[in-house]
Amino acid sequence: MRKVKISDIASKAGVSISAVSFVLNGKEKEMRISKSVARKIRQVAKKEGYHPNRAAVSLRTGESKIIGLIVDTISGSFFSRLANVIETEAGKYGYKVIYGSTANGSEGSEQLLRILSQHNVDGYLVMPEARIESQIASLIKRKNPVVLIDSYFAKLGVPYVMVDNFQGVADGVSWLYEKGYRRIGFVGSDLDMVQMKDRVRGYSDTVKAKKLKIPKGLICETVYGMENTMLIRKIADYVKKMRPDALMFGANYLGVAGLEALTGLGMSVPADMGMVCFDDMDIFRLYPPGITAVEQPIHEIGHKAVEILMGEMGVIPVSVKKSIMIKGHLVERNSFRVG
Amino acid sequence: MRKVKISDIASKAGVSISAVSFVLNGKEKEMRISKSVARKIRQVAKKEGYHPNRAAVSLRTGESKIIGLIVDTISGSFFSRLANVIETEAGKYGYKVIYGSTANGSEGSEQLLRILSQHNVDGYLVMPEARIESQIASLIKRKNPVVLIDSYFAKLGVPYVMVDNFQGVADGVSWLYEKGYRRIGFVGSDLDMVQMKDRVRGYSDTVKAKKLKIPKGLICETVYGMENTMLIRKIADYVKKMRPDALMFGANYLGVAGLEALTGLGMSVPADMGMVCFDDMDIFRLYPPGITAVEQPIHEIGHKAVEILMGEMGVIPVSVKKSIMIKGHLVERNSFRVG
DNA sequence: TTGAAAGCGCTAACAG
DNA sequence: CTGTTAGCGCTTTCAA
Repeated sequence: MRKVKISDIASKAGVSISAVSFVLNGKEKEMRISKSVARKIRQVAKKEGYHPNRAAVSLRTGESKIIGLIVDTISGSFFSRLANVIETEAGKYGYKVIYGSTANGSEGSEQLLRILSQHNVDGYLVMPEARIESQIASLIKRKNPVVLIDSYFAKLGVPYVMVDNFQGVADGVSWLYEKGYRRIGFVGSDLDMVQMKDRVRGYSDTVKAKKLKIPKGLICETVYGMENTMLIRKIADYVKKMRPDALMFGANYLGVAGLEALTGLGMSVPADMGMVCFDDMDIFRLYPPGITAVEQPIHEIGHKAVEILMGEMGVIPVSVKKSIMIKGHLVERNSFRVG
Repeated sequence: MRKVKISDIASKAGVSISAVSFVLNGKEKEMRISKSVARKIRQVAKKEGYHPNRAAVSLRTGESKIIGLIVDTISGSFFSRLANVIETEAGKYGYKVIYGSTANGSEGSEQLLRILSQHNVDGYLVMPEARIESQIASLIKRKNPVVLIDSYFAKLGVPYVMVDNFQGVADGVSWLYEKGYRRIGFVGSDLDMVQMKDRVRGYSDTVKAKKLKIPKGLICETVYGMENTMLIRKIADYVKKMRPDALMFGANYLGVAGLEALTGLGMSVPADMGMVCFDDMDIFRLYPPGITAVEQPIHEIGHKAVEILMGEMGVIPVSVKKSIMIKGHLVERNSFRVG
């Protein structure tokens, strides 16, 4: 069962190669090929099971029908769920996704970008946990379509899709306030990254708006990539020292670590501590009696990111809004002390 | 900054195209190209930032340096962590991975395979939650390198890497037995799939070996792909009806659903029920006071799968063992009643 | 030791 | 309306 190529179809159908190419690419209108010939070609192609060799098309046209997905690590829950919807959404446009992570032992971002470019990827979807602003800049300079997910680089004007980090955290903190907490702490990481900055702002602005006077140290700053046990210890130390009555966590893995830290301290949620986490996870739903979290609209993020990228790539008409901010949704559970 | 190609290097270095190609592919020995010319070529190539156009190479050689990863859904925890190590491992051999899922709204497995073949993927890594035995068979017939992960098709003799499902469950059940449980139930799914069959056997053989007389109904059979609420209800009904004193779960999502079912019933682990789950998850570690689970050696699985595939693809010498079974590891926690 | 040249399968400009 | 043909960038045979 050899691979059937365009010339096979042409000879089987008794027409020229170009006729086949035009018909199969839906360009019969422009080239005014007769209806009957077109039908015949299509029929033969289907019968023979013809499918274009992408390498040849790619070589000829410079398009690969592949988009590159660049993440820090795909094993996080948010990332992997998102990767899944991106794969589905891209598939709707006939694109496959090839992915690469910039973290853990993989090649660096430079190398990664190079490899993707060797594969002629048509566009890039980037979730820059890592700091690759300069690489993105060079991508843009070479007119490569790029869409950023969950982050943005103010200077570059790259299209992006992100959740409203500010609002999400603000909602969480307000919820804790309404439940009666007055010494609400915040656990964040790498405060120089945009997303995190917005989350911190969501916290401090809300705290200010509620006229809570919070000592500076109530913000616990952790380092992204920190070893898990260190992270847990750091949070535990912070809790012991600052004695917040409730905690707003800036990322799901922080919430998980927080839970472990509290367990280690012999404390539990909500008996000893109120809690809300930005970004939902299974465990927050299951951990008795359920921990309130800000759910990220994964599906919408993936959908929009692919849509905008397709616009950038010229696959669909480009929409007016090249960057969008999507609201998260507060999923209320029982991580608060009653009464 | 145009893309630099092989002819650019050739002219810049004052040699022929073929000389460049040979040197850059490390074939200078065979073609006996002089040391000095070779050095010059390499130097120019590096300076100009030359990287081969993969589409051209692929068209010429039929190799793409891409492997296809086929999963049911990449959003599950086991899958996504595995995808991550596969990406890293494949990268070590200079391969990228392109992936596709066969579930949720994506194209069917047939279509997926077709698209991957259009992209000239050099080999396939398949985690067949879905039933695609016949498609795999046709892949094999066309001499495509394939390695199965976490499953195998007895008839086809396709190389596979999998965890020892039988032993893993047996260990879990034995652990429960040692903790004093005598009416141990099993929750599995789709009992006709190989992995699950082995897990069921791990359960029933152990139960038999311990001389427990267990009524038939103590095995709770669920359907893969069942809606989550239905799943939870099914487990809850089963627990109410059969009154097991401990539960062995055959997959992590079943364990999670089980936890929810128990919560719904007002029961908790370990006060009202002993529990072990096949395949570990964050939540089992965090759920107070910790649920014993059989951990799958993700890293080793991914490593071996890629290694075997590379052997099949002729990238490395093929090893003797084309299929391997890896032992899981029982992570003991406190999901048992003391005393 | 090196270079010329044939194609891999496809698209699209151009000539009938 | 339809067919011919020139490449896309690369590998590799064959001749020099």
